[in-house]
Amino acid sequence: MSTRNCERRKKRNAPETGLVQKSATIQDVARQAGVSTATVSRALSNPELLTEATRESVFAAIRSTGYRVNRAARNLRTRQAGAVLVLVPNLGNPFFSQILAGISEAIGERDYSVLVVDTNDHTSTGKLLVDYFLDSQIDGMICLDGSVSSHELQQFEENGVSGQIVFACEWVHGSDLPSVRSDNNRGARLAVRHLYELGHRKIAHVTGPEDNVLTHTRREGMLAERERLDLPFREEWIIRGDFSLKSGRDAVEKILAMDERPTAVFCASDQVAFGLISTLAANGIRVPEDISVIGFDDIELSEYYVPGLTTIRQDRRALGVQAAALLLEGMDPAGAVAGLRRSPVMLDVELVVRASAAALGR
Amino acid sequence: MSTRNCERRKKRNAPETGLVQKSATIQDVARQAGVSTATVSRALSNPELLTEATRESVFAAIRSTGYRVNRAARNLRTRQAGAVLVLVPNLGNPFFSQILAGISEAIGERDYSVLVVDTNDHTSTGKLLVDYFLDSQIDGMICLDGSVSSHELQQFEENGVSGQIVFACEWVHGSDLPSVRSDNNRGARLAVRHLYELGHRKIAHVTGPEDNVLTHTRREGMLAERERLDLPFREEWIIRGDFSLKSGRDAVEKILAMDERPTAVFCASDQVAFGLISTLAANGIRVPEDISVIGFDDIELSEYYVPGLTTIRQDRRALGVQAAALLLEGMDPAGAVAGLRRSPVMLDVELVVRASAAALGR
DNA sequence: TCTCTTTATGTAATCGATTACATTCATAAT
DNA sequence: ATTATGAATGTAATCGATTACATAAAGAGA
Repeated sequence: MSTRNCERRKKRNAPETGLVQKSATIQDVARQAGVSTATVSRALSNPELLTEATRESVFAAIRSTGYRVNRAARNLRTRQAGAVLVLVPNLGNPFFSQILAGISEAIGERDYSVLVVDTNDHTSTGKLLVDYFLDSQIDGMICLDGSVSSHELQQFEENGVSGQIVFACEWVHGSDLPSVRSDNNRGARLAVRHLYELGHRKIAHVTGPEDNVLTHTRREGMLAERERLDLPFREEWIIRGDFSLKSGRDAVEKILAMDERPTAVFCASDQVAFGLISTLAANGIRVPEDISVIGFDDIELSEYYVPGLTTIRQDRRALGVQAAALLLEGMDPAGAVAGLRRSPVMLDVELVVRASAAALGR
Repeated sequence: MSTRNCERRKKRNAPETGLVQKSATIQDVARQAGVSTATVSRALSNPELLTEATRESVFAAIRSTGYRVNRAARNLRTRQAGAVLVLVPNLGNPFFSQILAGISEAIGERDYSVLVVDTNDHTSTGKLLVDYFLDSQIDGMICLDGSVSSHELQQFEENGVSGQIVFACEWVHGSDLPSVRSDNNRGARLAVRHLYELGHRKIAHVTGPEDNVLTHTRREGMLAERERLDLPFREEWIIRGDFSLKSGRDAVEKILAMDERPTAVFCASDQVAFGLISTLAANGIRVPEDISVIGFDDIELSEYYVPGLTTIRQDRRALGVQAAALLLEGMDPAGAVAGLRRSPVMLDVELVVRASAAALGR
C-alpha cells in the first residue's frame, strides 16, 4: 500500500493517520490554530490571558497535532532543569526507599523529575555534588546523607545553590541548611525509658557509625535518659556499630565477652537489632527471655521479625514529603527567605511495643 | 569591602575572582581561546580533530572560565534527553533497590541520569509511560514491573520507542521486548527438590499475585518438579499470595485450617516467608521443627532472620547491570538490531541453604 | 610552479520553546 | 469626537550548544 512509510524512523505522534513523522512543535500548533507561537505558549502557561475562543482553538490544535512541549527547549529558555536529585546513602537499605517514595510523590506532582544517586556510586565518579547544579542537570537536591564533606558544602555556598538544598533524615552538624528530621533524641529516651520500666538497669547500646549525626543524637538521648534515671554505666556497654545487619552480628561477640553482661540492648537501627538477635539466637541466647532488644526506625519487617521487634517508629514517608515541600518552597519564587533556613523541621517519633523487649527476670 | 557583590544572585563559577556572575558559555570559552565555538565543541566531542596546540588552548580557556556544557542546550540540539527512567513496582521493597543500584552504576558511567518512578505514583498521575518519551524527558527505560498494560506496550510500538525499553526481573508475557531475568523456573525446581531431599512430600506453595509472570513461572517450575518427583498434590496447598509480608501472614490461617497439613512451604518471595514464619511462631508452630519454609530472592535480611532463611538467590545487582547494558546497546548507535530482542538474557539462580528448612520428622 | 588532496578551523543555521516589547482594537473617560 | 486605558495578540530576540558546509592552509604530485 504505502511504501513511503519509512522516510524517517523518527518519533511519531498520534494524528489522524498513522504516518511516521517528527513530533509536532509549537510552530505547527500555531499554524494549525492560526495564531502566533506566543499565543500557544500562553495557552499553556497563562491560559487566563487568552480569549475563550482562541484558547479553545489552540487546545484543539494541540489535540489534533498531538503536540507536546519539548522539555529541552523549555529548560534552555527558562534556565531550569526540571529535575531534583535525591542523594541516598544506600539504596539497598529499605529504610531509605520509603523516604524516597514520599519524595517522589510530592515532587512528582509539581512536574519535576526525580534523579536518584547512591552516595557510593557518586563518590566513585569523582564528580562533586555541586556539579549537578553547575551542569544544569538539577534545580534542587534532597540529601539523605549527612556525611557530606564541608568542602562540598562550601561549594554549594560559593555557587549560590545552598537555597536549593534540603537535608532529610540526616543532616550536617553545624550547617544551617534546611532539614527535616525525626526527633532522634526523644526516640532514644523513649527506648531507654521503656527498658527501664520493664525493670532493666544494665542497658547496652549499639551505635551507628562514628561520623554520623544520628549516631550522636541517639547516643546523647540515651545517655541523658540513662543519667536521669540514674542507671549504672560501663564504657563497654557502648558498642560501636554502623547501622548494618553485620554490625549487629559483630556486637554479639563483644557482649558475650563482657564481665558484666547487659540485660537489654538498645540498637541504633532495626537492621542492627536483626543482626544482633539472629546472632544471639545462633549462640543459644533467646530474645527477649535472656536479653531484651529494642531497635530504631520501625521498618516494615520489624513487625514480622521473630520476635516482633520493639522499636522507635519514624514516619519515613512524612520525612520525604516534608523535605520535598521544603525544597519546592526554596526553589519556587524568589522566596528563598532565610526564615526557614534556621530551624529544622522536627518530626515526632513513637515507641512501638512488640515482643523483643520484655520484663526483666520473669 | 565590595558592595557590588550582589548585582545578580545567579550562578557563579570559579574564575580567579570570587565575583558573582552568570556561568560561562561556549562563546566565552571561544573568545577566551581565540577560536570559534565550533572548535570548542570539537575539543569536547572530537578532540582528535584538533591540533594539539588549539586543543590545549581551548582546554586552558575552559579551565580558566570554569565552563560547563549546558545540558539543556545540548539536549535540544541533539534531540536527546540524557536520562533513563526506571520503573519500580515498589520502591519500599528492598528487593528492588538492589537492582536499582546495579542500574545506576552501569548507566551513570555513561553520563546518563537515572529517573526513578514508582508504579503506584505513576498510575495515580494518569500519565502514560510513553509520555516520558514523548515529552523528551528520557531516552530509554528499564522496567522492573511486568504488569504493564498491553495498551501501554502498543503505545511504545506506535511511537517507535520500543527499542529503547528493557525489562528486568519481570517481563511481559508474550511480548518480545528485550529482558533480563533470573531462571525462575529452575529456582522453583531447586526449592522443591531440596525439600524433597529433606524428606518432605507434602509441600505447599504460596504464590505471587495472579497477574504476575513470576508467579506463573515459579508455580510452573514447582509443579513440574513436583510431578517429576511424583509428589502428592492437593489444590489447597497452592495458596494465593502477592509477594508481601502480609500475604505470608494470611497464608498461615489457611494452612492451619487444612485437613492435610503440609510439612513444608515454598514461598514465592522472602518477604512472604518472613510473614509466614513470624505468624506461625505467633501460633506456636516452630520453623523448621514443625514445618519447613523456603523463600525466593535471598534479600540481605534472609541471612539474619531467625531462623536463617533457606532460599533461592537471585543476583539482583547483576540483573540491574545487565539490563542497563542491554538498554545502552539499544540506545547507542542505530544498533537497534533485532538480534537481541528475541532472546531474554537468563541469569542463573542458586539454592542457599540455611536453617528454615530441615529434615522431616526428626 | 600549479593543481589536487587533506587537514584544521570558521560561519551560520538550527534545535523548540519563552517573553520583552510592539501593535491592534475595543471601551471608557473627557 | 478625541484621547487614554487596558486587553489580546503578534514580532522577533533569545537561551547555548551542535554541525553541515565553506574556507584556508599545508603538503603531495605533476
